[in-house]
Amino acid sequence: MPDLIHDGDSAAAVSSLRSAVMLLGRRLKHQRVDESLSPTEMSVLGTLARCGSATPGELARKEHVQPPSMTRIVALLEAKGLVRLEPHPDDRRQKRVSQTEQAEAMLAESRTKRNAWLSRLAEGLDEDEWETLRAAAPVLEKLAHL
Amino acid sequence: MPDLIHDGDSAAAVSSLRSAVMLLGRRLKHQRVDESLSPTEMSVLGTLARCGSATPGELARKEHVQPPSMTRIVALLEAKGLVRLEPHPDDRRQKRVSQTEQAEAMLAESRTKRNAWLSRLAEGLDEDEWETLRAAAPVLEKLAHL
DNA sequence: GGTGGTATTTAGTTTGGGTAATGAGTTACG
DNA sequence: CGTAACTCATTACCCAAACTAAATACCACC
Repeated sequence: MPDLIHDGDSAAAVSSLRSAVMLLGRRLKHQRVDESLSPTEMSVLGTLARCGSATPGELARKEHVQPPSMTRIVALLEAKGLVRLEPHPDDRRQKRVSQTEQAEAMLAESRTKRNAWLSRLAEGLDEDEWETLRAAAPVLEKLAHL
Repeated sequence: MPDLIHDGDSAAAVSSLRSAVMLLGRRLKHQRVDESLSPTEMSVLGTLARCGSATPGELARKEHVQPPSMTRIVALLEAKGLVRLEPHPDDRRQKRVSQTEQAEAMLAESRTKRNAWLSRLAEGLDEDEWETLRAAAPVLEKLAHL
């Protein structure tokens, strides 16, 4: 690969990207759909929705969080009835985490509310800008998981 | 404005955007260029670099942080010699915050290091994907500040 | 069967933000 | 004028969500 990001424009883009991501993240933290669920808890539910089920360790790696943090998060989600823990079939060290029906319903509701919030925010963007952002969303997601 | 984000594709984009922003934010937190500077401190320096100087209150609004938090951040930056505090010419309640030459030098260095990190990450993207992201950066920034 | 490595958890700490209450300074209005 | 209401910054205290280090339980291989 050539020097993708070593020209001036791209250096500016990197700075811009970094500060925008941090700022938006801070603001999203306050825009919880369910007051009792932290952003990372939400993210874990989303991951489970995509992947079906996973072990705590796998979730920690996917969310780029340390294993002890994931233990706590999973415990909280279980206490709220959003997640089910079963023993791993092959390895008794591990556990299998999967989402409950309740979680699925909550995710659907939360999506609606998130859309409302971002929609209000997006009213400040014109059609082209939103289109740009929409195209970038999957790329950003890929980047975040690399 | 029409229903910009109420079709299916855009709903997916919103979800994608939200989780990507949160995840990337978490990862960026660990990729500090200067171990002793928090992400928000970096962000404040960036704002000052763009705006010249501002009062603590203005900075708090721009970073979407509460005033007491900004007081603490500014104090830390001053202790590190990255920021200068002067009395406000017209209003003795306020203060005027501006960055020092030292801060400017540090920002330049930090940009280099950030580029290196994001460059490694961006090796997993192809040219088109990076181009998409580069186009989206200013839009994302605008969105974050709305 | 012992030994080294892995998954999870427990315990304790750090960090980065928040809220409430205070003090100093300014503005508006009687 | 002068006082009441408001604003800016700060101080004091608190909380949430991550982290590291160490303990526990388990697997795998020699």
